[in-house]
Amino acid sequence: MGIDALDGRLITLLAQEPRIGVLEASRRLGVARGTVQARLDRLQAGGVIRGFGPQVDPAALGYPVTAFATLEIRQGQGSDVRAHLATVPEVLELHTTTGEGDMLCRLVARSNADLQRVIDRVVGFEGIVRASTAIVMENPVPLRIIPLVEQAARDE
Amino acid sequence: MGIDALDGRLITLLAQEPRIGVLEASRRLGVARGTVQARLDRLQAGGVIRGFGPQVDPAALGYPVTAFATLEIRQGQGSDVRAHLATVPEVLELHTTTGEGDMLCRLVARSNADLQRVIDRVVGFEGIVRASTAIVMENPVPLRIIPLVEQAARDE
DNA sequence: GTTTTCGCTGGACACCCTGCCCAGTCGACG
DNA sequence: CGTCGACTGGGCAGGGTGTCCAGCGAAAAC
Repeated sequence: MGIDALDGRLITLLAQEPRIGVLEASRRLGVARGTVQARLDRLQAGGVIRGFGPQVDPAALGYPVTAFATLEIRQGQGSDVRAHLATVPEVLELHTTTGEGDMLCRLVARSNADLQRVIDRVVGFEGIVRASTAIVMENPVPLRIIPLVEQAARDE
Repeated sequence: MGIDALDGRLITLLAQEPRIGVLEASRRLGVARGTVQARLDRLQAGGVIRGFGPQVDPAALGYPVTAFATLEIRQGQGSDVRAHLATVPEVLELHTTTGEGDMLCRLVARSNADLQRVIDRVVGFEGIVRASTAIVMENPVPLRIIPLVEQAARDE
């Protein structure tokens, strides 16, 4: 896809102040409204901006504990395990990876005690051979994208 | 905080169709517009909804490779390492964890070859003793929150 | 049992943003 | 030099937003 400096500024602006509309954004960026609209359409059509869904904080929902679990899967059971994990609400994301484990998933729980329940539910399944869990203590860099956007805009 | 069924439906609705406004949402949910506005204000004030920033896809930006790196840190160098990693745009998030490693970070890169450059930059720093990297192959469950929201709404 | 409180309803108002269109300009490219 | 693409600045109708308000019903407090 590729984005230019104006795209980068637009994305950054929207990330900082999502409530502003197209008109206000055009004023801030010093371009015509139609330009902002065209850029937004292009970014969304190109998949760079997937959407503007609400960003929900699991902690505020009562799930302050985050953990990452590395799973080792029995040969050929991958898709079963995927389907199983997809049914667990506390599994926020799941990746298949190279390296020591076969899968890596992000979990949340109501407490450390509750995490045990979640892990039992995750691991209590045929195809999972072994699981090792790392509990998150701090989150010095929360999920971010702006620095990468600026990098991508610089590289053109 | 705690959310009820209406909050849950509202969040789900906004996640599915972010473009609809307060008025349209109130029609879909079958409640008065003021109610939706009040709920939204409360959810945002309570931190449940952090915002409506654009969701940017790193792959579409030219960074299709994702990896997770487990870092082992030299005693007492934690904050230096944090500061260092915060300056690397390809580091999308960073957690300090219990377990084998001391930190876990999510990386993206332009290619497998480029990942080497990123890792070199990440690891090329005093306080990092050891790093082990897992490259993401598939992402069967992309970062999601709706199932958890529904769970939280059920539990009241 | 009454009274208070609180959240929801339905309606009102002015404001202005959105989606859409268009003609004109400018720079890059063939 | 002509064409194409992108940006500008403007206009238009429609409707959504922010913000009030009075009324109401249920749950909680007294």
